[in-house]
Amino acid sequence: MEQEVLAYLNSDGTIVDTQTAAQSGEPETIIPFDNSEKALEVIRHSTAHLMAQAIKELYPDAQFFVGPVVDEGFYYDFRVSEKIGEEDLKKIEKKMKDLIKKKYKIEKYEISKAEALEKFSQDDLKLAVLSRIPDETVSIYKQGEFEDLCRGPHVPALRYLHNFKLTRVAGAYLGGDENAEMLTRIYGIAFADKASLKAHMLMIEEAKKRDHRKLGTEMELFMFDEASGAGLPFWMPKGARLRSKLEDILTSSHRRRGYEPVRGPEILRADMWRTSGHYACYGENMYLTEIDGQEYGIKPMNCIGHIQIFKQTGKSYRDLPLKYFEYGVVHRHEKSGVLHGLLRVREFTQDDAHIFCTPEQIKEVVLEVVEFVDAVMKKFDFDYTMEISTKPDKAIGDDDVWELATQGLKDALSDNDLPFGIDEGGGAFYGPKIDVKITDALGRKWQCGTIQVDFNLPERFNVEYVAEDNTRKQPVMIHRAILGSFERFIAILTEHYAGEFPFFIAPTQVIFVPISDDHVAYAKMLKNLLTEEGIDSEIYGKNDSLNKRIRLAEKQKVPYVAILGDAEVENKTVAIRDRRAKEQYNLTQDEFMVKLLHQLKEGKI
RNA sequence: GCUGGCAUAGCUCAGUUGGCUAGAGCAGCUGUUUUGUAAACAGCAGGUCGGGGGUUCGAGUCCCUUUGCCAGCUCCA
Repeated sequence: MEQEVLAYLNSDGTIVDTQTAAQSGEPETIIPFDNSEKALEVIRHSTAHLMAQAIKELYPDAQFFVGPVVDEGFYYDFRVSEKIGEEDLKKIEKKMKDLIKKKYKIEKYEISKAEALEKFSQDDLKLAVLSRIPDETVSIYKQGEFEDLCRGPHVPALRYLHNFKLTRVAGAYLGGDENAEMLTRIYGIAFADKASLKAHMLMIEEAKKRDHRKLGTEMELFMFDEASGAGLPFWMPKGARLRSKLEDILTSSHRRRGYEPVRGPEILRADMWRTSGHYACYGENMYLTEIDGQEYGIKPMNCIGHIQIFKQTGKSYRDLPLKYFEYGVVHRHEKSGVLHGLLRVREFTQDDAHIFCTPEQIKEVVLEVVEFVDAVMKKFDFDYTMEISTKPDKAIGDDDVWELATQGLKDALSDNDLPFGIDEGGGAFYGPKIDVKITDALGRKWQCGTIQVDFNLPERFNVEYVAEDNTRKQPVMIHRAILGSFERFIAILTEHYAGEFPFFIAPTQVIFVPISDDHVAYAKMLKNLLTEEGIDSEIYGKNDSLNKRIRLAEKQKVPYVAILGDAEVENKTVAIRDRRAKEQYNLTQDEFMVKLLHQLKEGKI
């Protein structure tokens, strides 16, 4: 069967649509009508136009801004006088289907920029688009009565656009500027065939099932309380069990790597935040209060506390690198609209550390932290990428110091063949950083760990150590977090494992189901044994049928359900339902304990 | 913060165009049953319909306001 030509591909990788090819000649490579990356790009772009056409028919006063293809489909930004809600999407979809039935071809013609300015003189949004185009000639695409300024590429005709779905409607600032007018944005997705669209929608449904907010409520891990305030998480017993296991594992791994635990106060005088630069550069995110007529700030970061502790006693070059760590509770005023389950909250705990070292030690220290990050990521089967962020607009310190610090980070990664991207202007106000971004099961990226090089705060706080030549020198500070925050990390863990946590952090690790009351005593004895070893278990001995209790136990997503009846009591064994292996088997009590203790040790990092 | 939407029992949801005492399943509690691998049976209890104000003879339902949540924008661990 001959493939349908959707568009063509130039040797330089650019897409040439059939309309353009008709004018300038056909490149050799064709893009067939399928779900390849290039084909989808064209299909989705044209679907965005089709949507615009439908919107224009339904809302004649609509004016359109831009309608690009993005990772998750496409969108179009536009202005209308009417309010558009989710239920209107159906109406627009229907109109789009109607338009396809009219069998419009998509035609292209070119006009000069001057003609375009004249043509769209009544449309300030299109004029805004035009102002961003440097070319002297612009192209117009036309389907039926609908015309749009566009550089393409597009499919040849509307009949290629059957398989789409409008997914959501939202506001979006014109040009992404927070201070600009807000337009209406509608997102959609499109594929070459129906099955792929269906599969995509199914994938979205699956993703919703592992949403940590849903699982967190179902599994009673954490909660939020409307009356208590937005963005302030409460850890329920099961969530707190999980979290404390994670904390314990991580505490050991820090101690093993030579970190010293410290702890600073939750609140410090505002003058400290003025000295550090937080007041000027981070003040919008800080909670301030007054005590006895003096201004105080609740800490949004832990660095100041650690600096004071460092300064309290004299330090020698022999002490460096010196690593202080703290599970630091921080408060940050996040805008109300960005709060999102445990992924964005206003109070959270960082697995924070500050490493004081000499400039010469930067590279080795950074590498050691990178190794630490890698060990933790591997333990939880996470894929991750690294990104170096450079000096932001709001920053303290001289450019050459920034350059030095940034180069230090780059060298550390480059010299060890560790790949990284660059985020220009994304650094912290006191120094550049390496961000560690976890790719979750759904391909989304989350910033978690971070490694920041800071020459500025040591200078501002006059931090010193005595060097080998008996002079006083200023150390460099490396700010770093591995998980980032327990809140965000646990949210990602929950979604990554769909609630089925590995044994060494599972909130409940074993559920015992005694078959009848006669077996409860044996269950209690085993539970005590496990408690002694720091393993959490529960006994499902309620007055329910055996089948029901097994069902309830299984729904808890625990690693092991152990059934105990006459045979088990008599032979000192347990009948296991193993969640990970998805099988059932019998073990002696001793084998059971050995197996669990072994799996507990798997948590060592 | 902005745009649009949502808010009914611990959880998931019903509740006609405003009209009797707001319903169901699961979870909870009580009892009967004592179970061998994913829902035994019966009963009980549970709600200021997010909060406040208003319109109306009458509001879960309409209006205003406020809090929280959801989707995105902008920002970030």
